[in-house]
Amino acid sequence: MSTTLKPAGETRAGDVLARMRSDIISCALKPGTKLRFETLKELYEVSFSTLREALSRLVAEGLVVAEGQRGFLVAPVSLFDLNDLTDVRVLIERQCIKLAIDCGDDRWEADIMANFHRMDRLQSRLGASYYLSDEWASLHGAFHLSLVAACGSPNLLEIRQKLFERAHRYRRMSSQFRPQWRAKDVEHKMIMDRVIARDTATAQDLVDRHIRETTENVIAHASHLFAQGGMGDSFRRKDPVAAE
Amino acid sequence: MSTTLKPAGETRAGDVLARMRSDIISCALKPGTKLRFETLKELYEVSFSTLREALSRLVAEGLVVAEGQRGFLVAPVSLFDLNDLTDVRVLIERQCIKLAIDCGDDRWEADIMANFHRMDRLQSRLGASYYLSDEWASLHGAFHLSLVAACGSPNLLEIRQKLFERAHRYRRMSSQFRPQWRAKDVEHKMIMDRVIARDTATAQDLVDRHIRETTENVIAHASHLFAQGGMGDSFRRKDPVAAE
DNA sequence: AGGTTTGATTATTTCGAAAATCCGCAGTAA
DNA sequence: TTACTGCGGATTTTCGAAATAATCAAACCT
Repeated sequence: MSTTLKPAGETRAGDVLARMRSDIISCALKPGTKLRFETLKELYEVSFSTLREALSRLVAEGLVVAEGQRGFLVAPVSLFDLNDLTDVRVLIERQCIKLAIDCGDDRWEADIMANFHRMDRLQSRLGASYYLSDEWASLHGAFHLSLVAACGSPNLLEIRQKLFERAHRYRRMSSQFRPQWRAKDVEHKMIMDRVIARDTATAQDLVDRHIRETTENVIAHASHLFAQGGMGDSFRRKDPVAAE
Repeated sequence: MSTTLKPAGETRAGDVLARMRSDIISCALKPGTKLRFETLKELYEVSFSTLREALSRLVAEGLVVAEGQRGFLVAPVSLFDLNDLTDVRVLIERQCIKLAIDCGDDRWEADIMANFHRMDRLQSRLGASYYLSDEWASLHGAFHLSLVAACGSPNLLEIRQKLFERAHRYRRMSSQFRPQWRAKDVEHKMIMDRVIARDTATAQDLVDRHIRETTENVIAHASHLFAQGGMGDSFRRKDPVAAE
């Protein structure tokens, strides 16, 4: 579940929000699950109103959906959504990379290397199953964020972050079935190198491939868990690649 | 069919949310204003919890900001935010246009023309001050949406819609000072023509210019209302144009 | 006087009960 | 059988009071 740290200055609602988000992303709360208030009240030890506030915010983040006057649901997963999400992520991430390379300074470069190192060290320490660790996921997120943190666009970064978290839920779904993932650490190092070398085009292409290959991996190993309903699973855009 | 299957079942919170959003976008609630619960409770005739839920959702939409345990604020406006918003909108809108042109069918084309006609007729009826009308703003929004509705990406459309609404607030700020706007109706017609002719590159460039010129107009006539604080107003990205 | 603590006041956040709504099911009629 | 209607229990949504935190100013110490 989630850690119940209560650092002073954090509202109760904010704390519940963070814990629920974490539980949804980690699939402790499974996609499509009906979220009953009585259950949640017991699980998170808060009252109706506080829950409702947290749920409302999660709706806006796309991790929960509101069903009219019939309560809330953990946002379902689907092949269509995963493909769409991936395409949008690629568009956003390419732009972030470009801007960061244009605007980044020395401190930005140092930050990237520091974050890579942290992630890399933990990876070695944990061995083959690093990808199951919440801590590694956190460092992995921090590394990818550090690559684009200097892009200078708060709006782009906020959109990116929300998409990243939703994608993380899909990654998580496949990791439980795939004891040995492909060697992403090599990819991460290559991306870092090209970004710091200010080689925009190559860095963009590497990140693009990094994202798409992960998606393909998820589809290969976890798509049997996806919802069948809604817009057809087999639908695929003609040209899913971002314009440029 | 799948038109609007939302007959009567609207929650109170949803209603308040819509009204507050409208009031913020129309600047009836001015940017930077402290939102006191007692005031809002009286204004919208609902209780604490319901207000809190609406406010939480607006925070996620970027129209309201939460200040720790010190309540809520109407999101401030700034030159920096306007420029950033504009750049992100251009990136998203170009992609939407491209995808819509790739995927759109006959019904999509007909929809665009119907929406243009509605907007155009109201414009004629209202005369020179059409841009002050909420109804025109609504039809204008519907027209722009219809241009990209066929893009096939729910995620992209949702992001686009939120950005559009935030930008509308800025447009609104300048319209009160500018009795005679430039002839946007001509631009709209040109955009529609190029989109329906499936001339992707030209359509993208026209929409790009449409957005950026509006922003420049706002800056020219309303930037004196913007907040001074935060990141410097004069900051401008080196190359604000989307990559491609 | 300058700066800090204390205490009263105001505003926000949380709670749990009360009202409104939905869902399933039985009963009735066509 | 099929469709419609009305009840009973379960669930969600709303409310306003109570708890908690921030603000401000007067009193206090140095």
